[in-house]
Amino acid sequence: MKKYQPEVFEEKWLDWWEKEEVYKTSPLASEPERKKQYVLSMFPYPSGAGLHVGHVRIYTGTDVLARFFRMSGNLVLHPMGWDAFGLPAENAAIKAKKNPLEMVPENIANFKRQMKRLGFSYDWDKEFTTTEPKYYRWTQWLFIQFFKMGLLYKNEVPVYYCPSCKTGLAEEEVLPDGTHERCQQPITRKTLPQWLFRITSYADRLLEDLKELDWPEGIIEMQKNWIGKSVGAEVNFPLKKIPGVRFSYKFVKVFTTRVDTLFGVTALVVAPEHWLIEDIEHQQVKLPKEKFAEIKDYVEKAKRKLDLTRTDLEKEKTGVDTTLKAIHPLTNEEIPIWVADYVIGWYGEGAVMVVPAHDERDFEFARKYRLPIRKVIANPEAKDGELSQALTKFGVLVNSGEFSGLTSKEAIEKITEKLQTLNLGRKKTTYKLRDWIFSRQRYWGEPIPMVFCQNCARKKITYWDIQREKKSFQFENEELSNLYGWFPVSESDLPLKLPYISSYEPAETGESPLSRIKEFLEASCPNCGKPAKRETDTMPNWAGSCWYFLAFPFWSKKDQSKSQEVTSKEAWKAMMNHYQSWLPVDWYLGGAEHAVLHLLYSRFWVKALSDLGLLTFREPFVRLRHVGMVLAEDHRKMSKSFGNVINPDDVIKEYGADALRLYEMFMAPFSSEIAWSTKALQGCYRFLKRVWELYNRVNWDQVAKNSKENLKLVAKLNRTLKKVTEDIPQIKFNTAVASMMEFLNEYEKNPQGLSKARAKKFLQILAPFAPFLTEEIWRGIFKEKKSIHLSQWPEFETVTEEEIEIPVQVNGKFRATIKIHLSKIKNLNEIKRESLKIEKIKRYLKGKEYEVIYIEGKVINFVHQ
RNA sequence: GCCGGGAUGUUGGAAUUGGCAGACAAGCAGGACUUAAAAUCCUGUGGUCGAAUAGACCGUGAGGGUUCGAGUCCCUCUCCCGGCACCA
Repeated sequence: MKKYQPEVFEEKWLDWWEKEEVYKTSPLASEPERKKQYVLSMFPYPSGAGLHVGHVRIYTGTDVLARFFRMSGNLVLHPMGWDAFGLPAENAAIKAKKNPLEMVPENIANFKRQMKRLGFSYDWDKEFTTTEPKYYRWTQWLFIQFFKMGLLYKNEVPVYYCPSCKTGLAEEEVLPDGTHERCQQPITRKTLPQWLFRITSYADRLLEDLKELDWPEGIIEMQKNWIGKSVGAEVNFPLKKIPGVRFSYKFVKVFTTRVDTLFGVTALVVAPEHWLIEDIEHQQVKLPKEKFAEIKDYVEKAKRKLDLTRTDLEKEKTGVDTTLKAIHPLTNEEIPIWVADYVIGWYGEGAVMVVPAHDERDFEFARKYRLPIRKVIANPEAKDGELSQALTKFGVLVNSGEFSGLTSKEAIEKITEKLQTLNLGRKKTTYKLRDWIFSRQRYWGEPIPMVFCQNCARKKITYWDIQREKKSFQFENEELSNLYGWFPVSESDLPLKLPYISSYEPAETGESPLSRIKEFLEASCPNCGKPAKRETDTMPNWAGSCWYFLAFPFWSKKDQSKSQEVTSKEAWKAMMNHYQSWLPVDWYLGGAEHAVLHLLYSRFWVKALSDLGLLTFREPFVRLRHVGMVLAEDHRKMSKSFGNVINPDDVIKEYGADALRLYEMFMAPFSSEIAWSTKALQGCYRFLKRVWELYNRVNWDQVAKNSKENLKLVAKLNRTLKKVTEDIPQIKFNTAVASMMEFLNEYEKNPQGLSKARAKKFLQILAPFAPFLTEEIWRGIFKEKKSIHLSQWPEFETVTEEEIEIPVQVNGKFRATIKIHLSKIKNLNEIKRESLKIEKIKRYLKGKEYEVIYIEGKVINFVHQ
């Protein structure tokens, strides 16, 4: 008999499948009666290291789904592409002293070779890389559409900067101790103009639409928290006038969710970034020398801290009294104003009211600096006298003037109303979500297709002054003035190609290296035609991954006309008219590390595109499922430095691709983190080997003549068919595999027990997991002409078994089972009689009175005192 | 601290969603084959008491509760993993 040697036949089938175009995407329009399934895994960044066994897990998961749906008569879109722009690629290239333009294709080639070898059923005609101009011309075009609708603006934003390397840095290049990871020198911040996306305008819809998604609970929760909606009130505290001083603003605004505690305010705290502090720094407000120095010193220190350091290492609250005062809007009392770095400039109004009696943090702060603590909420649990901790619960107001006696809930409404009539406050909603910085001062990204004209800027001309298009969003004054003279590159000039340059390390000024390329920099103004400068910032890694799932439906390497030759609204609409019915993505599988950013950004783009009339749906991913991480055998992360990395190539060489695939599906529930085990992999290999040997051993001509099948085995087969059919769309791959193993254990005991037709059914359900072995038997032994992967998924026959077993309990404890004919399942007397025939049960019930509880077909329970 | 997920034999895990806990796999032990080893096959394998494949009791992180019946539901607590973190 032939031995199971996967290396002998696996590669052969790869060629056949390619030649026969087994995994080609069917045109959707041709068969409107068939359901579509768009099956997608988060596409990889192709690093030099090649595929990780963790990649194999997720891609096998989508592959099993895709194969299952394909065999079940659905039209399947199952593509793969490469997310190759971004910092990791650039840094890897710097290290290897290569240009990423050369390095990326090498990495892709290796990834692709490994994926093909694993038998993933991608339609490779749909492959693209985010770094090809043919792709990123659309990324740039989308940027321009978003700009035109007013979704982008420019603002000064601090970036991390390494004074020693003279380069701008990404947050991930900064170590937790505030030093640069490459040179270990301390970093600072530098303020540079950046493009920002107005994602906050979509906060409510991003929150609201979470309801319609079939996503893991945890992810939905994390997105909610990230958006962080909170409803409360804005309160204006007028500044106490100082003769001869003009403050930049009349009020210190604070945001609070507990306006009911307003009468308990004993101080205000502003962030070091607050405008009031700037007033002090610019000496608009004269303070005594020592006080000025103290504040300046405190603020300087805070600014130098990273957000990380400021929050992580500063457990003890610190602050400085500015000696300035504000006026309480309702009591007219004077309230001291402090500065403290626990208040963050970008959340709320960058200032808070301190209510020590009813907020834990404020309580701590007040104790340290001996601020008065004033109780304004009565709480039945709290005794009178000095508070030992803050009372944060809702209650009834006391010491609150006309509002005393109201409940917190009523008071929040009444006090807000009162403030509103006084023009000193209003109802307000804030979000944790911030606008999204979309500029990178880096080489390896899509060039931002914008041009700046000094001449037009001087004349205060914006894009909307010269175009009829209306913007959908209102700009604040400063935001608009920052856009004077900025115009998008003409759409017909796209792609704006990233130039090949030999030295692409970040520039000394913190600017992008593109700023040094004269030919790139120089442009003419789309409005007045005078010399202008190109934007030299590039887009972040997210840009390509925010819409790649929209591109797969229309993408074709062979037929380039599908993705159109020009970038224009008409071209986009033409593509979408044809291919949009593939969208949205039906099954999106990926790691939990993308729970927030990638998934939120993609949702945002889709909503904006839908508002622009460029898409007809509002959510990109109908179903999201998690894949758990694969750890090394020692339960640590796989890492070269630990020497515990498993290379898929080695595994395939020794056990074959089928065994690796099967093991990755069997190892644990798909979403669980799991440690690699070569021993357990060998178990899967043995299983496949036994399948091979069984199908080779049986004399199929003989079986065909033998009309008597083993009914028990047939029933077992049908149970297995059912189990696998139901488990796959529930992403319960591990139990699907287990049930097939169970079946094989039975089948081996009686290899003549199934007809050829039934034996083939088992092969078919195994096919998504082990595509090579099953194809080899399907065509080799059963002489089928067409691939097993294009065969029809087997229906299971409902076999109602004649007899069922019912557990018998006494006082809820399992004691025995009885067998009962299915026709008698409703007959309690019969079941009781059968149960009482058992010696053991008789013994337990001897001389006792009892009741009987019978749950039809499930259990009978005798209950006595 | 907050949010989310989890804790089941020696190990990974299963349990029809409230009805026979430990499927399937790994490991281990014993046996067969072999000069021997590997591979393969067979048998056993939660714990305690028992000669027992007789039977009994205990057993799903800990404690309590609901129920005829709890790994599954409720309350309290412990520990582990992931995310966020002075969020007003």
